[in-house]
Amino acid sequence: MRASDRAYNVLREDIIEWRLRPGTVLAEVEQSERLGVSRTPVREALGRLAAEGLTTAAGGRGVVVTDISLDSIDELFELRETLEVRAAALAAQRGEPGVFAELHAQLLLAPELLRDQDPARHEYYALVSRLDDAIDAAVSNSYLANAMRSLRVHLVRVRRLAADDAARLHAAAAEHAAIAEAIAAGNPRLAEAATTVHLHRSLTHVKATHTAR
Amino acid sequence: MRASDRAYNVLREDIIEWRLRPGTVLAEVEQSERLGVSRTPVREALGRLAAEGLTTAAGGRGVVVTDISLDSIDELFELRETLEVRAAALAAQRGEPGVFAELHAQLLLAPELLRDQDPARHEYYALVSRLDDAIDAAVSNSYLANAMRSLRVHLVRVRRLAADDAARLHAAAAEHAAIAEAIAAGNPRLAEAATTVHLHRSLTHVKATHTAR
DNA sequence: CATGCCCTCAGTGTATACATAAAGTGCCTA
DNA sequence: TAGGCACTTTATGTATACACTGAGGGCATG
Repeated sequence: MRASDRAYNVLREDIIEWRLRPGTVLAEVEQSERLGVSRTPVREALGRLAAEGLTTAAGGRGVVVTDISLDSIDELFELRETLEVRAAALAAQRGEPGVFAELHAQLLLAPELLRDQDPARHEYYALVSRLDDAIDAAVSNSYLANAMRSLRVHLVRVRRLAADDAARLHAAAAEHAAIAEAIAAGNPRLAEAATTVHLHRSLTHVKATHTAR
Repeated sequence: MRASDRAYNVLREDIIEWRLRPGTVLAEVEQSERLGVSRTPVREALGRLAAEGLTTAAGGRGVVVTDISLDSIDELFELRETLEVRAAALAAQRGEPGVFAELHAQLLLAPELLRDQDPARHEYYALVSRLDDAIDAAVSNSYLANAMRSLRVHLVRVRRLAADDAARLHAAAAEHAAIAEAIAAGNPRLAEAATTVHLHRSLTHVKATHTAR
């Protein structure tokens, strides 16, 4: 793997996992020493991060990790709803019903995945991610897929902020199952509605746990 | 201005204006000689172009200018409709009516702008661009604005392909005026409808002139 | 004559040296 | 003592040298 890719992945993970807090200044020399590569690949990595919106150029004086305020979470979910509601409707029109019926069945069994003591909930999140991938594939629109992919980076940051408890994850799994079911049934309006409901619940939960801190 | 910015702007313009055709391989040394700067700023410019989707990495062997096929135009307009319909509705809810009433009045006079012999239609496109900016400002959602901005780059490429004739521009001005009117009236559903109509007409025109070649 | 291997070369990936500009600090002056 | 100017420092911006990988062509052999 290229050094610039490694630098990009490390910095990206550090920002998403909140090891680099918003407002942190990322200087090129500092990061190149920390990552053990020269400034050139670090520059490329910082450029990619800025293009994704994870960092912001700070007036010629390095880049800073982008902040996530409560207002920006509202904006983020407004775009998310716009894109995902449409994607769900298109998937219901174009998707293979069998794929989503299978995902629906698996999502109904999600509580079993959440019973064991995996604190990171890897299997659960992998299942949800498979639903996202299936929707992307069903929509088969590269521009829409790119817009959603760039959005999901920011959403993972928000999720890390929200501290998903078991109760919320159980409810979210049921909401995801409803989305998969609507797509499998080929019902675009129902898919839109299920997605709208899920996103509003998700946003409400995020804001509740965030303001509680 | 920085050399990397100049390289970025030149390459971006060359791609948008179709001086660099889709499929053209952009080699770093070649472009650095053409632009009179070293490889470093050229690399940064190529990275930014790739992040916008104007170029695609060709397996470690340089980057190539992204193609625009008929299929990709359909995908592009599917995302465009998703974003702009929502943006128009939000602008109708949040915008200052006076701003859009003024734009409405100016758009009704657009035929006068199209009467003189400016082949590039600068004043007309500047007016439409002001409407876009006003919608962006009224929505006041940076994520949505970013998504639409990254989309507009590709749309300009398509426009260059379409050869807008005077008849189409007159009709488009009337459609834009209808959008501005609906937003000024604070009517989200009407703004959605007017935007949907405009985008479908626009897509139909683009595809008609494109297949005619 | 065809096929496979090796060599060359072109182009990207990385490191580093140098130029340049901005911000902070300290000193001088009013 | 406060404010402004200049200097120093430290960062980014740019150029260039070197490394490495992959592709294409030529030569040799079966």
